[in-house]
Amino acid sequence: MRTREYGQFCGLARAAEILGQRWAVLILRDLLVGPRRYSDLAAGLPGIPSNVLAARLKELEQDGLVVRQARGGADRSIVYRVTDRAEELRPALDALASWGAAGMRVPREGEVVTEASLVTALRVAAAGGRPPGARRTVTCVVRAGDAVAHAIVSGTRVTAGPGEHPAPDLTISAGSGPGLRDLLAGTLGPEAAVAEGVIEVTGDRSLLADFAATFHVPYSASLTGSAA
Amino acid sequence: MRTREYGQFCGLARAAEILGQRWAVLILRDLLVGPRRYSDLAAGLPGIPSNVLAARLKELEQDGLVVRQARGGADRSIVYRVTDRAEELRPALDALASWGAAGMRVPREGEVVTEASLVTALRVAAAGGRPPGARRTVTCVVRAGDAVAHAIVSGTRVTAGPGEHPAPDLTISAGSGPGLRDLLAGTLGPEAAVAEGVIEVTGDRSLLADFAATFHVPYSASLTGSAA
DNA sequence: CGGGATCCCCCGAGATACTG
DNA sequence: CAGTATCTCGGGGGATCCCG
Repeated sequence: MRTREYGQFCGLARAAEILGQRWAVLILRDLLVGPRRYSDLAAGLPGIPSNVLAARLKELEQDGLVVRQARGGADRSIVYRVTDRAEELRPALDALASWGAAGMRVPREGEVVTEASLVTALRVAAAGGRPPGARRTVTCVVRAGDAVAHAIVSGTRVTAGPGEHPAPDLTISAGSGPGLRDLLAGTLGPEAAVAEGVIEVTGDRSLLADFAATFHVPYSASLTGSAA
Repeated sequence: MRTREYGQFCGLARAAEILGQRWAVLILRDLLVGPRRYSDLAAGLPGIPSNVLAARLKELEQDGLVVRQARGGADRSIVYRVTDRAEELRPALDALASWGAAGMRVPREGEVVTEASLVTALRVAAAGGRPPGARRTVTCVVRAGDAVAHAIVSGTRVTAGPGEHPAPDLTISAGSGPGLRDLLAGTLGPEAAVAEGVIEVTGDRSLLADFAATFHVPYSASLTGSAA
């Protein structure tokens, strides 16, 4: 069999043939946040070799998950965009992200938080928290490490996006450490997190408790000390 | 960064570091059906190099997803078993399997159906079909290629397991082709499937329509001809 | 015979440089 | 900006061997 194939007529094997390629899921994660140029992807995936990025994009295009299209107008750059078929993958990737996050307590040496990972984390966390029932729309900006993302809580809907929001009601700034992760897990209460200085809050502080209730990613119940 | 790591403090990246390893998800798929010996795994994963299987099992054990334990008594062989942490992965793998199956119409040259893949397919298909409401327990044996699996429909619950069932109410035999896949997708009706000879049915034939309604894995709506 | 370990080959990932 | 070209090297693929 060709080395990336498994020789089994099995949905999971077919998925693994595509997503098991190195960097493939992270490329899709980034593109599921929104269309990106080649250099945007390279910047959002620190450490990816350029030839690997080029090869993966070509493969994902052949697999029908990504399309490349020239942007019209004066800007002649090329953007990569996910297809509907890749959109169908979002629930599965979110489930994977949720599982992985449940086994993740502390960043390893040198690990960073990227913009796309933060957006994905917020989206997954919104699915794991108590459904909001805000009377008015609340916007929130979250910073972790160098990454910035925002969330918009409107009624019962939560959307997460990259970058700043022009007029956030609440801004949460966490360092590169596990502060935000502990907050989302609920092992560190909102007040304690602020008191210990692991997160910094500006804006309407009274919204912080709501935030911690709306966004939730628990730690795995079956975690021993070894599986950091 | 070590070559299997991604250097990102991100749940999806952590998951990809484990599941992106070659053969890892198929090993877990097989073990999620039930405990297996080394040689059982090797037999159920045609083409896996022995060194890779040994290395993966060691890694999965270190990652806390697999435990190896000696079977007591006269049988001194070793069985591999999934941990609770790996059980938590089941929904995500099922979502991946469902997505992969949606893009899978026809077996490629030389592709086989294994027992574990058939069991997994039935479990995923049960989640995608109409919830059953059988008054009595119905058991069904399904054969595809060389693989045999069975399903037990009891009230609103469906369980899938490997191998035969002592007294099935219904037995469906499909060849190595896409016959069973088309039946599950609904593109081939039960009567047509029998009439065209792509599946063979023994037992209570009147249960076949119920089977096709209870087990369902649709084709992706966004599929073009290229993405077989 | 089950459960691996070892060896060799080679593909593909990683890193960097370079070009249309 | 958006990739190719080139090189090195670790890890996978395949076969064989070994040990209890």
